[in-house]
Amino acid sequence: MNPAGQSLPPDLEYGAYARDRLAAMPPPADPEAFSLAYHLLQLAYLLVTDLETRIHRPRGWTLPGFRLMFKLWLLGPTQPVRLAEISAMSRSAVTNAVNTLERGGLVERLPVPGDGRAVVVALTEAGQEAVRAAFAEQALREEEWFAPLGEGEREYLTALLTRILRARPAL
Amino acid sequence: MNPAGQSLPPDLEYGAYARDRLAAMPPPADPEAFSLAYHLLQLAYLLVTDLETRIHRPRGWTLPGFRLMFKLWLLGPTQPVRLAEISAMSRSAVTNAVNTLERGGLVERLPVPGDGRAVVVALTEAGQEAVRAAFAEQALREEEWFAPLGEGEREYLTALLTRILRARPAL
DNA sequence: GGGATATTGTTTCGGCCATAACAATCTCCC
DNA sequence: GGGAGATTGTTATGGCCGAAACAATATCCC
Repeated sequence: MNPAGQSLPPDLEYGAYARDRLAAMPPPADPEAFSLAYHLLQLAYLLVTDLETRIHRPRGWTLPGFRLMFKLWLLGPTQPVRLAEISAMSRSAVTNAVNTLERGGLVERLPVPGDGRAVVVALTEAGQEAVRAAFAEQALREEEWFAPLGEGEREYLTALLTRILRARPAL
Repeated sequence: MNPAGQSLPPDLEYGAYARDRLAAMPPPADPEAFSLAYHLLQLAYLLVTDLETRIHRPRGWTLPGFRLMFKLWLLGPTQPVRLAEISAMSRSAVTNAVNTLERGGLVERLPVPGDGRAVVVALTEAGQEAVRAAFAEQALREEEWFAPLGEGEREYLTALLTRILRARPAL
């Protein structure tokens, strides 16, 4: 039990304790920035883990694989370099993810006529069906996660996150 | 350039496009929930990558390693099972992380007198110095990330994230 | 045209993480 | 006491990810 008499999960209990400890330290310790970063990363981690274990792993796939296929579903056949740039991740990570999906028959690599270096990644028929099936489940689960917030609160939360992302520090 | 005349990073450009596409789909497609989940995960990923590459990798460490050492710094010698529970991660992940840190001489495993199964993980002298040095840098970098928000906005953002975490779905 | 430079995708390597299976140890309860 | 069951930590195995190095190809520019 915490001072308010409510029992907290261990991660939030620790978060509150760490914040209190930091509040007693001199700068540059910043309890507010720590608490924000901690809860942001913890929520992202729990959400990723939950979607992965509840929805994608039982079907034999992964969340990163689904996210890549979802992009292909919206964008159509796309070059790995473009996927890497959209996802802000490395080209080698895209190569690896595409390899895994290709082994499962969900995507295929197609040559690009005008450029001997390039390929495009495209969903197969099986991949399209896979995205459709997982998409509906994931949307419902995301709604469950965010249900504790009212509609206006969800929109404001998104706006705050977006503002940070737009002003992201360089490098 | 997006319709407002502002140039957006590719990941936000995609996020806005995906949201528009979902808005034209029938339920259970939920453009609001998608947008919230997308921006949350994207921000967490960029923040993690930034802290890792700017602060911890140049010192020869990793962000997960630092986070574990930071917990030991606040909590003192702690059992792996407790670390796993606080971090909401698996015991094997803790074992692996402790192995890496132990190879670097940053932590050590100590036996627990009353229990032949258990060990506690403790910071070495080098580990304590490592945490102190990286902690100051990380606090400053986190402030840079969150600077686009005013103090009240940062606190409200933390409160919204905490509310979701407290009400997290079961399983 | 042709060489210097840039881009694209891949490979290798190492760290992170989960799941499942396992050995050692402890606890409960008759 | 002693055996069933729980707990603790570890070890595979496999996917994800970045950094660096590499080969193939394209582009720039004289």
